[in-house]
Amino acid sequence: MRCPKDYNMSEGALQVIMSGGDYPNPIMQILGSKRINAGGDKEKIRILLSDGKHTISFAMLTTQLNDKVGPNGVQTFSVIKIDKYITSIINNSGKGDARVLLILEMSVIVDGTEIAEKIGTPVPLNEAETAKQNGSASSNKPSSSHNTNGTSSNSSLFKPKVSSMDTSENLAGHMTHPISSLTPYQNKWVIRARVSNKTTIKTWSNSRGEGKLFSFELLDESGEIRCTAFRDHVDKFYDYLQVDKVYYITKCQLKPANKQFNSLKNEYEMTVTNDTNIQECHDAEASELPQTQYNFITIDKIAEKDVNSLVDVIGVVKSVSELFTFQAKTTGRELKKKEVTLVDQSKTSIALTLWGEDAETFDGTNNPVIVLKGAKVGEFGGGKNLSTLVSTNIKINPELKECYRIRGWYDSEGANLETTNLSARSGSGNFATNWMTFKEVKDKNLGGSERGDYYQVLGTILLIKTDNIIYKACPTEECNKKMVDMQNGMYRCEKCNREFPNFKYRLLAHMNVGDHTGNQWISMFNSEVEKILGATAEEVGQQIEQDSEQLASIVDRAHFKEYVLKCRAKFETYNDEARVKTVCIKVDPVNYEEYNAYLVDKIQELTGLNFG
DNA sequence: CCCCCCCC
Repeated sequence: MRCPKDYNMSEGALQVIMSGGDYPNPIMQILGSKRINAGGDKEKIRILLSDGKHTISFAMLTTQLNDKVGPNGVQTFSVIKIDKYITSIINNSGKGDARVLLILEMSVIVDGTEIAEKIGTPVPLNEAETAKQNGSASSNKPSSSHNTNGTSSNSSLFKPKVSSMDTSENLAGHMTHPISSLTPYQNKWVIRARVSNKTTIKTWSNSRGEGKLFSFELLDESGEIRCTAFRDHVDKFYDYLQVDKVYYITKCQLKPANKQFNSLKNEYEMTVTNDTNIQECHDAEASELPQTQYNFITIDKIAEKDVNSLVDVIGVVKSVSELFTFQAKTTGRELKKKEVTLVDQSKTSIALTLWGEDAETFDGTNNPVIVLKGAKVGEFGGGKNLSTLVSTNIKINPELKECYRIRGWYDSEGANLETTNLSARSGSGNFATNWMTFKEVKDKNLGGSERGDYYQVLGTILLIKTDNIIYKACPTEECNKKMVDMQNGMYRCEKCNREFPNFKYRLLAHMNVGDHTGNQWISMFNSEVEKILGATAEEVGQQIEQDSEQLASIVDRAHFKEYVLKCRAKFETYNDEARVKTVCIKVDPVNYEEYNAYLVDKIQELTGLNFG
């Protein structure tokens, strides 16, 4: 027979733990597991656990560890080390209080398939004995790092329960439950939790009525949960609850979490009720409760995330836009936003949009680190971006090791590295556009629609204007605005309301393009002008700084070349006169195979003959 | 009981 000592099992540990004591990193054997439906869409796993001397059947795994046990996870008879646990007293549906062991972290020492039998001859830990020792454990205060519950060495814990809780009852010293043990089926609980996030107060009005609400997020060693307060409860608790403070909370209503709007690791969320009691916790151990838990992903990984998913991201602010104010198209409401570019060690950058008050108050000077929990992934023009929601937890330069790490990276090298911009509009002009001739564009009166009309034309560049083809632009990433030369070595960007000693060259060309039916004046922006000139804006800028006469010959290289130009035509009113303005949004070399196919179609259409 | 989260 296999002996507990051969496996270094912690004989007697269960007796200590189940009496409210502390036994660090005990080694135990799993004798069985059973999935039990705790409501919601997730099951809980109850396991039969042995320390070699005793067994208990009321050990549970946190739902995060579910995958670790069972047919494809940790096998029955495995010897495990319990790296982190807590115990909790639950009301066992009228049969009196029972203590359960909740395993938070574990590692496998020997796989069950190698052992394939029960080690030693453990006997069930006597429940009555345990209950008796619960009372006597009061003089033996367990370490709070292993027990959020039972720490209060207060024998009043074991007094009979009062049937209803008076809201003025002092919750301090009351036995507490881990957040991860909360279910809608058991409403006698007190949690001790840190408020990790709090939304602003929101009012709503719809067919079902109107009101106001705010929500907050609660965190303890076992997990996290979202809680929402409506109407009167907003007045009662909004100011009282402060982010990062710790509270005793009881009597909220639990319900399955709506995962579309809640990214917390909990299958439930809860609502403040008339019976809810919240009291600040001043215990010294409260400081040991964890701070906000993040599941950071690096910026490059956002590329693979679905639009509308929620992510935790940490990044250094590379640049910030001005504050934009505009009307929402659907609601007509006035919106304020600020666009921030974030970078991280994956050498990838992404645009982050801050809204409303967050946008107004954000100060991007000195490249602060932004830490986001629950930011929304968006998409625009083929690139990904991030946007904050009212529920997003935003922290600027928090005292966090990841924050110091990324700060160090940015200051030592990150600031000077080339980065890939995940928000780049790769899709600009990548959509299908109809072939047109300039005569068709004129005959069809293109340009009348709100968003403009798009077409592509096979055109030859006839004349590029050299005046104002290059300018000194604001060095801020998204700005690109032409700056005013202060004539003192500084340049001023009116849009950003800032002066810079540096600038970046940008190209903006006006040119006449012709096809066999006519010609059209168009404008073309930086990236596309670089393509037709075969030189970057920086190179062109450098060359004309040497010799401004060179501009004519640089531009001349592009003349009389044929391209496929994707254009947008839109009517604009200038000096009370409506005229069509055309912008070439993409220029590509001619794909003759494709163009010929179009011509064949066109000939068939004109002649009624079929060449197929 | 919200759950809209906006724009280019």
